[in-house]
Order: sequence, then C-alpha cells, then structure tokens
Amino acid sequence: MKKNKKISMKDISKELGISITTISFIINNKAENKISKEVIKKVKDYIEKVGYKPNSSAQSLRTGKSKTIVFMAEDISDPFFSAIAKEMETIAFNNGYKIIYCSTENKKERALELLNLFKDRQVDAFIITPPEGFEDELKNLIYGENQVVMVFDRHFDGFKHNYVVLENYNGAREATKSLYDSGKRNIAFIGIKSVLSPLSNRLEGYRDSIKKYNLKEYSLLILFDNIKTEKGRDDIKFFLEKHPEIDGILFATNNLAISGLRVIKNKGLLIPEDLGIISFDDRDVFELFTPPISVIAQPVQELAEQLIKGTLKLLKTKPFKEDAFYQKALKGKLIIRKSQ
Amino acid sequence: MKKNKKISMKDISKELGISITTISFIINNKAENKISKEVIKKVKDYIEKVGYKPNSSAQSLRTGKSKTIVFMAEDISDPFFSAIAKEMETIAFNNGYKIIYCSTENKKERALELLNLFKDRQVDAFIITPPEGFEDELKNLIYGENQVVMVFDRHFDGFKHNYVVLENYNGAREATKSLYDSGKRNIAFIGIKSVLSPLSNRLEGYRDSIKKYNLKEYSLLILFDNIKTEKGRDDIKFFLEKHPEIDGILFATNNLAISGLRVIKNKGLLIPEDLGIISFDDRDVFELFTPPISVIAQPVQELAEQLIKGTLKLLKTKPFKEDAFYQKALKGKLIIRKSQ
DNA sequence: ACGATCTAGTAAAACGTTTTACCTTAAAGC
DNA sequence: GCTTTAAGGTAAAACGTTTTACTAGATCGT
Repeated sequence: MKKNKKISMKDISKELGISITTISFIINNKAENKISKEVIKKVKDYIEKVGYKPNSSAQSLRTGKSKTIVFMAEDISDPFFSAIAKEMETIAFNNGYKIIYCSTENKKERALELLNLFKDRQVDAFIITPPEGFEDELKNLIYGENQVVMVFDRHFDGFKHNYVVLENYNGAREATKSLYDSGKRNIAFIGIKSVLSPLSNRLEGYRDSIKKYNLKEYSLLILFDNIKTEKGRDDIKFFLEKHPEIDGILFATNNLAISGLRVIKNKGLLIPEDLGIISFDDRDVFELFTPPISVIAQPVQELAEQLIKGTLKLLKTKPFKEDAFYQKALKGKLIIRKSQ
Repeated sequence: MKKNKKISMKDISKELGISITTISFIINNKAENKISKEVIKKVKDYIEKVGYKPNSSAQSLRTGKSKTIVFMAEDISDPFFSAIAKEMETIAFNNGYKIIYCSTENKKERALELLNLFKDRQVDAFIITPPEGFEDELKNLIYGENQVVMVFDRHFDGFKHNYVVLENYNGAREATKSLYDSGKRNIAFIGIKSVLSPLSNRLEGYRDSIKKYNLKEYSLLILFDNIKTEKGRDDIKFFLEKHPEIDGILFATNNLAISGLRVIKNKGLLIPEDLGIISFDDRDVFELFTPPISVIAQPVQELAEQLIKGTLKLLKTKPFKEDAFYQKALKGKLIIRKSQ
C-alpha cells in the first residue's frame, strides 16, 4: 500500500522504450504531426494507467513559470475579499493555476514585505489591492520588473495599469439620490480618510449629488485604523451630536456602517424615521438588521470572474502589448430595504 | 531600471571566486565549523548587497519540499474559516511557508478532486476539514501516502490522526445550561444532519444536558445543503409551528442561526420573551442583532495558532513517531447577551 | 537516380539548487 | 620525520522537466 517512489518520465521512458523527449511532447500536446498516433496512444494510456503527474517543481524550474498567482487582498478575512477569493479559486484551479492569498492590512510596509517575499518565489502574476502610497512600488513592479499585475478595487491615475473596480462614483450618486428620494434633506457621508480611488470617488459622487440638489454637505472621514475601534465609533457619535439635523447617512464601506449602526443603536435613534441609512457593500448583517439596511452591493461573482479571467488572459499574451490593458469598472447594484 | 536576469548562485560564485557549494552551505546555515568567518561574512554581505534570493523551484526540485501547505477548508468565504486562514497565514509566512486555500463545500467529490490536484504538486502538508465520508481517503493519505495531515474542526474515531478541534460536547452542555438558567424549559436544538464530530458532539451535549434537567428533547436536523436556502428556513418554520411550546433554541452553527433568526423575525416572535436564543460561533451580526444574540464563540486566534504551529512541528519531526500525534481540543467561550 | 523534403523520433543541454564524496594544506601526535 | 587529524573548501552528480538541434529512413519531384 505504501507507494514510496513517485513515477517520473524516466520510468515511463524505460518501461515503454520511448524517449523522454517524445513523452514530454505528448504530455504538452506538442506531438501533433511529430509523433505517430500509435505511440501517442500508448503513452497516454500508460500515463492514465499509472496515474503519472509531472513534477511541478521541475516544470517550474525549467520553464520559469510556477502556475501560481498571488492575491494580495486588503484583508482576506473581510467577507468581501474572501468571497472574491473563493470565486477566483475555482476558475484558477480549472486553468491549472493555484492562488496564494495574503493580507496587506492596507499597510504600505506590510505590502512591501509581502511583495518582496513573493518576487523571489517564481510567481506568475499578482492580483493586488494596493494600500495608499504604493504607486511607486506598483509602477516598478509593472514597468521595472515586467510582472503581470492586476489591480483590484482601486486604481491610479498617474500611470496605465490593468484593473477591475466598481463604478464607485456612480454608485455613490445613486445612493445619495435614493436617500434624497426618500425625503432626506440633510444627508451625511461617512467615509475613510484616504486618497484611494474607491474612497475618494465615493465621496466625490456624494458631493456632486448633494450639489445637484442644493443640499449642505456633511462629511466625516475617519482613519482606516479606527474603523472598527472605540475611537472610530466616538468619531461617529460626536459627528452626529454636532449635527443633529442630519437625517440620512451614506456609509462608504460595510465596516464603517457596522460601526455606525452600533452607535446609532446605542443612541436610540430610529431608522428610518430619524436617520435614513444606506451603505456600500452588502453583508448578511444588513439584511438581518432591524430594520434591514439598504446597500449598493458589489457584484462579487462578476468582479471575481473579471479579475481572474483578465489575469489569465494577460498571462497568455505576455509579453504584453502597450495597448492591451485590461480595465473594467463594474456597476454596483442598489438594493433598497427598510432603512430609508 | 529593467532587471532582466535573476541572479543565481553561479553568478555569486563567479563574482566572488568562491564555489557554489560553499555558498549553499552558508545560505543554509551549514557553514558552522566548515567555512571560515571571513568567507561567510563576505558571501553574506554580497548576498545582502545584491538582494539574492534562492530560486524556490530549484530548491523544491532538489529537496522534494515545496514549503507549501494546503488548507482545505469547508468554505473559505465563511467568516469562521477565513478568519482562521488569515491568522495562519502570518505565522506560516514567518516560517517560510506559503499556504494555498481551497473549499470543499463539504462535498466528498470536490474534496477528492482537490486532493488529487495537490497530491502531485509537491505539497508538504495538508490542513483539512474533511467532509462526511472522507475517512478512507484520509486514512490513505496519512497511512498510505505518508503525508503530513492536520485535521481541523472535526475528528474521527476509527484511526489515529492529528487534529485541532473545539470542545463541542462541553460547549453544547454549557449553552443548554445557560438557556435553562434563564428559565427556559422547552429547549430545542437546531442542527445539521451529519455524523461529523462537531455536529454530533454538539447534539450529544445538548441531549445529555436536557436529560440531566429532565426536559423533553426537541431537535431538528436539516441538510447541509439547505442551511442557507428557502427549504432550510421552511424546515425551521414548520418545526417551530409544530412545537409552539418551544421557548429556547440552541443553534449548532452560525449559518443555521442566521437562517433561524430570519424565520423568527418573519414570524414576529419576540426574543428573549417568546424564545431564548444561543448559537455556536460568534459573528458580528449576532452582536448587532436586536436583541444581541448569545453565543459559544470559538477561540479563532488560538485555533489558528495551534493548527499552524502543530503542522509546522509535525513537518520538522517527520518522519513521525507513532506516538507523536498532535491532538488538541480547545474550549469555546460562552458570551451571554440579551437573547435569553 | 539523386538530392530535397518530410516523418517520426531522439540525445543532450539547461534550469538552479543541495549534498556526497573528495581534495589540499597545515598542525598535531608520537 | 612520518602518520593522523582537522580545517577549509570544492567538483560533480542529482532532482525531473522542456527544448534545441539533430538523425535515420522514407518519399518525392524531376
């Protein structure tokens, strides 16, 4: 029962009296009009029979390709990113790729550390949600080191790169409009202090929308590190107390909304009577909340598909042509529930 | 700016006029009383200077080790598993290991497929939450193929293996007791139809507890595939309608509780007046629910630590001794909130 | 009939390590 | 003064592939 030794091409070669080269050609489908049908069948049958699988380390060493993609997420334990990860997983596996995940925690240093770890590890491509201030590293990775990199969830203006993102600006406009349509006239935006595109675009969308309706802007931007902490909740609390006239809130992320909802609940404010609420990103807590919270849901399935398929496509056409960037912005879906 | 060629040992060897062997020894810390301090320093400095990192494919090919661990979770997008994954990630990286994640969906066929995919890919260890009916495969993997495997979240009785699990039996007893202590006398158990240890042990804990208090058993076991579906919710609904005397429910998993809470909310039942609620596994939805739901929280951090540290330990001591199994059962933490 | 072309296949180098077995020189032991 | 031993180091094989360059024989066109 104990299989001690893995079978290799050499073994097959010896057993069948066929050269290793021939076997390699057959395995890699390069046998077309080189090798006779009979030999191909013989080898394929034998391979099937003994369950031979090529040694991937040897393949990697020889070809320089590892069939590995790194997904550097902001936080892989965040439901949004882990849902994306799971969808990608399957497609990647089906294409012979494996994915390695890691979390940057939105820290530049952490991201750099991880990047260095992987740069030397024969990785074929990076799918990455870069933290703030990572432009130079990213630029170098793409243009200096010539790596395949797909940027996710955010994008930069200074240089061309592949990306898959949400239509954040439009999403924020739609969300603001829906609060307005529910009769809210003092609509606040609670976001994160950051220049990253999803955050800044959402703020922009909110602002333009507010302006259009001639409303006053109320915006609170809290620090990324404080989102889930007491400090962040206090920020929100003080903000609401300072502007008691606020009657609607657009939260820029799900975690922000969760902190916000805790504050609102503690203060005994009524949703939607006192405050209309809408948040970016859907999570089951929003549906189960009393009352259920409206959201701009990200199309997780579609995002994941675009991400991984785009990356695989880039991998196939590498070295890439200047004009062949993969850039997608997908629409969010407004789901109106009872919170406005 | 464009670095075209990776630096290799051969390059260092040429540049420094030192043999590849010596360099290898130094890199692998086998230079102790073989190589002089000066040479060691010279090589280390040079490596530092040019930022050389060994080619991992070549290392894998030569050593047969890939420094890769597969974490085959039930569902990597489940908050519990993704939280575990994230914790493990860091520790693994710090020890020079990378982790590849995948999800079995609790399907035997899917797990088998994944296993076959990885068996031929030079993986050093498996951390796995086996689906039902996977005992034989697991046994073969451990004893037949001599792989390092750590079983997570569940364990089997028929054969010895490494595992890290929760103390499910005691957790269920504690949970039932806390419902009893809140004055509930018709306590139901809503679980999953499965022979996997966490599910069966939780049911057992509930049963023994009920017996101790001389209460009547009310248990509903629904199919894994139905948990998040309409069908599952209907099962719960009918169950509650059939036994209107039920005044407390212990949910065996978080997803079950979420489905249950949707039903309870729809039916307009009051928590905790009509129904006391407690669930296994904590999630932020439980804290934010109205009223907040009591839980038996799993010690995620500790579980992850045990898992990865245990696995690394096994990896170090392989080939393993018969008596050196790594087996841990950790206590859950009862968090009483307003739902009982 | 003879070189050209095609068919079916192979030998051997290369990828970048690790590791075994060996070598040289100098000091130590007696 | 001769043999051992230690210190410091190296050559070369091996891991299992992919790929380039080659070959032997058959077929073909003229």
